Amino acid sequence: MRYAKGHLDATRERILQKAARHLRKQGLERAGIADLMKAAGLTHGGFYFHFASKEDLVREAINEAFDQTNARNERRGMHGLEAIVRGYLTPGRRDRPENGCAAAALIAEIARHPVSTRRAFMAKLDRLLELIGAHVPTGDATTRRRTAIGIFAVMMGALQLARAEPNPARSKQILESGIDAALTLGQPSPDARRSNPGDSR
Amino acid sequence: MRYAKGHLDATRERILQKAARHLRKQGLERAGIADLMKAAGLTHGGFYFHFASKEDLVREAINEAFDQTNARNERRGMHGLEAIVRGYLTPGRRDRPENGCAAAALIAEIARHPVSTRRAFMAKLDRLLELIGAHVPTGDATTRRRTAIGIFAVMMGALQLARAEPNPARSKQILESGIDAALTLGQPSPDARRSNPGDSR
DNA sequence: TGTACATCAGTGAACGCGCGTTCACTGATGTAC
DNA sequence: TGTACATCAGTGAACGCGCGTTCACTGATGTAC
Repeated sequence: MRYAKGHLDATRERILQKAARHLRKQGLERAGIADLMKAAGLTHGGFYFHFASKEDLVREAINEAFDQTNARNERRGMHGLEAIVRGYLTPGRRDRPENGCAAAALIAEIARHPVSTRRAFMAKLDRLLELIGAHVPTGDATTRRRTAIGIFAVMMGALQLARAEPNPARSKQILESGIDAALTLGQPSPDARRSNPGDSR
Repeated sequence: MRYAKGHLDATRERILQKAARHLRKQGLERAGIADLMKAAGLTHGGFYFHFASKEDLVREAINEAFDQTNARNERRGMHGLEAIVRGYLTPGRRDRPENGCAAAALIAEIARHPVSTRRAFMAKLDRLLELIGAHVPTGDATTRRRTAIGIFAVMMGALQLARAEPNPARSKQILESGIDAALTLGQPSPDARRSNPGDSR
């Protein structure tokens, strides 16, 4: 065969790495296949040698994007809820979505994609919720998951708001408010803080 | 003139009304001008008689979308933080984004639009934050705004997560967790709950 | 009251463009002899 | 060791399609006389 063994896999991996960044930056719709392939140093025609369709790539690139940020966090020794929250809501993460959370960048678009893509996305997100839940001090597994959802929702929502806000001072205020809110939710329940799971219908 | 006085304005208003719904449902990119005009009972050519560009329509339709949901809330007598939060995170709002919050549907896309559009968007969002802030029981204006940002971030984030989650039980759990978290943040600070505004840098 | 004309919101064909996808082809390499 | 051939990852022209935008035209009405 023409190329060294493992060349095919290596190329596919390179496309995924670049696509994972490109898709977060441009959005799923705006990011074109020709651009993605160019970023990987190839021409658009070869794309279908590696993926069945754009949807197929999207599904895989989402996994890759989550893995990239996880690896990044591990490398930086992000342990403990406060480190995770503060590391998530930084000006750097706000200004460079291509490095940041795939959910914050893509969730609204994902919701309009086929169920198979949404399932792949949610499977990865669940792992992130487990990670956050492991740092929630009180409650059984279900309560901790519910708290983790609340914490992640603030983090993601605040990051998106900070990205849309053109005023730098206000954008910074949003990041800080998000940090405060996430850490408040992560505190041990002061009294019996809304721990009645059935009250919201 | 051919048409009765006020016809022009009425048509423009009709296009905006339909566009405000269409854009939230499909996203800014996916929603095409031909579709929008068809929904208003017209053909695509007439579009530029009413708007300078698609970007121009987007800017105006965002305002319209916020106004629609505000009017809807007033009509239903949504007063008090709990009513707002519970009314925001319902299965109905999750399943019909065309009726729901423009921010939850469009914020990630908005962040990639020109500053003029982002400013128009944020101006409307600020009004919503003021409304939420008015229901926060404690703190000065700045603290209440920061709390309001946290509350809205959870609401928006949880709604987006619930939309992306294909599993109905889990989606419902996300809505409920969002409600709990938002109401927790809206409670009077139990002790001196993270009220040191300088701590997050 | 009746006719000619001006108005202008709306029509629909056409524009260039970029998209996702297909496919005949290329050309450097490994293999066969 | 040297030559002919098979392999197959990658190329780039071409496909149909829908997009945002333009523009010559339409035709029902209000106005002028």
